[in-house]
Amino acid sequence: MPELPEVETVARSLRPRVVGRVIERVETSGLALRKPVDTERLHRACVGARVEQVERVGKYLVVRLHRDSASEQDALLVHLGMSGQLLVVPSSTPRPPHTHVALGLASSSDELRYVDPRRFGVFVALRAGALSTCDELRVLGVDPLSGAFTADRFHGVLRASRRELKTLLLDQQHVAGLGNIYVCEALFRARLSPRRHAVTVGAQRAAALHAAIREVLTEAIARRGTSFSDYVDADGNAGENQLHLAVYGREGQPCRACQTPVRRVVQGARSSFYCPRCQR
DNA sequence: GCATTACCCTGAAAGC
DNA sequence: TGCTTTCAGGGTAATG
Repeated sequence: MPELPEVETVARSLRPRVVGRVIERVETSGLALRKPVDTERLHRACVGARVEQVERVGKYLVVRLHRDSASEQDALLVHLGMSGQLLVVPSSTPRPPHTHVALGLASSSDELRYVDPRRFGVFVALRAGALSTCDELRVLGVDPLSGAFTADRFHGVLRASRRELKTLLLDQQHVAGLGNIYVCEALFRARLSPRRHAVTVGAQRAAALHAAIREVLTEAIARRGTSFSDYVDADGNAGENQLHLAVYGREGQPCRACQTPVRRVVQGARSSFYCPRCQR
């Protein structure tokens, strides 16, 4: 389940493989993802365009395209959903099932593939100038690894909400990029219960949570993400952060700090894992 | 504003 | 063993 560290790892592994390359061919499965894949629009945006940059915005990837003859440039907006993969592989490699988009890269035999069994992802082309106002990106909150994500600002977000910490932090409109795994891990590190109401968190604990969020994300990126089932980077390599999780997916197992069994509760139809003794 | 629920989808795991 | 059911989850929309 790709969250910020996984998407960042995909972006980093993608750059050396695709930046500067020209797209010469587009093929699609015809199946809809979270949004319909507009084959004709993709074709117009991609064929003949050069990949200029790969960026991450929250859990989204933005692939900026460049065409010398164009007055307005295009971009690809990609969300990996639950099970999406972006892979650069030789075109001769058999395409796995659920390959929804394949972009053939010129001057090599490689292609960039978007594979997504559960089809919760997004793969659309749009004008680069429309990125900041498109439905997906305009609602996103601050990136937790950016300089704009300060402890003060974060405390302000918490103070302004009566929601439970877990559901608030999963809401991309406040902090963009956190998902189930890293919210659970950050809350454990800050010793805060996922059920704690945000407004009740004082400045000191807010600062601790702010630091914990940045730490768990930074460490996970260094470990190239958390691979439970589907996630791999653009080279097909799994991450290893799953070996270092403190609470996520560890229901019933002893807390690494106090040995109390890790508890699972459901909040907003998502599992929360926490230590009932360490986290208050 | 917020919580809850349903939906999209498939594969893995559990249950029988 | 093999079939059926349940569950997982990111984002969105509808409802209360």
